[in-house]
Amino acid sequence: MDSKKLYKGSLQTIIMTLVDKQGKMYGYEIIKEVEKLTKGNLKLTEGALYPTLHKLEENGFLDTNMQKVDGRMRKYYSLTENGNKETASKTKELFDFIESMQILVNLKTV
Amino acid sequence: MDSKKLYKGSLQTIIMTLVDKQGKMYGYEIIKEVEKLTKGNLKLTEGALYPTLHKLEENGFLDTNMQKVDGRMRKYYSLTENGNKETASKTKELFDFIESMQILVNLKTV
DNA sequence: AAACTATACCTAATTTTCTTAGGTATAGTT
DNA sequence: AACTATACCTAAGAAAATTAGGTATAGTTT
Repeated sequence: MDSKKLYKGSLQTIIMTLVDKQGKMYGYEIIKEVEKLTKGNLKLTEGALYPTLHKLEENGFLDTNMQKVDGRMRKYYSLTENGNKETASKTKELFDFIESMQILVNLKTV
Repeated sequence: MDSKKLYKGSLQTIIMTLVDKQGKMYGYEIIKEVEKLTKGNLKLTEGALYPTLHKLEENGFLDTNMQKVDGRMRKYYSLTENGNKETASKTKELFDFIESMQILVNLKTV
């Protein structure tokens, strides 16, 4: 049915690793980039993305910078120092989760 | 902080693939087996597990069978025919999710 | 010119899925 | 007698999505 399913809890990790790779990104760009990179497998919704970006900023992991481009405003996000640490931590957590899941579904033998 | 984090949405997949592999399992056994297989990385909570088992039964994916063993009742769950289909579907969904995440965190180049 | 599409931001109500924190009961160990 | 392990359960609350809106600019299509 819903093959575009996003495992809850993965959104913050997606955002932070992408911003880490690209240096700075704005919301709309993140949505398009995820869709492109995953060939449409993952589609972020704006209703999930924007509140999560605000939360990450509120928590001190992201900084913002407004810029007008082609007559439209863009809100660029970049990682703070704490954001860098958090990204490393979340990436590690994701690796462990993936490894665990692969063991459980018998893809990986211990 | 919480390295035992379980991505929301993954619990049904864990349950169904384990029951699929073992033929039949009871709740307490599932909790212990996940902890053992993942070396403590994933720890299911009873408050999440039991309601999910009930939901899977209600949805027609699991059948139950009560048995008394060593003076205590066990409620064994096994997959129904629809449960088999659903397990295949959920496993596929998990693979796609894992692949997408590996692309996003730059583990895998397209 | 009007309608539509893409870009770009946002929020509020609801739903799903957990965590936390209890509860009951039997069997075996300290 | 108290504790631990086994084995089931539920209810309140929190977290993190989905769904369904809203605003506005720029460019394209009818």
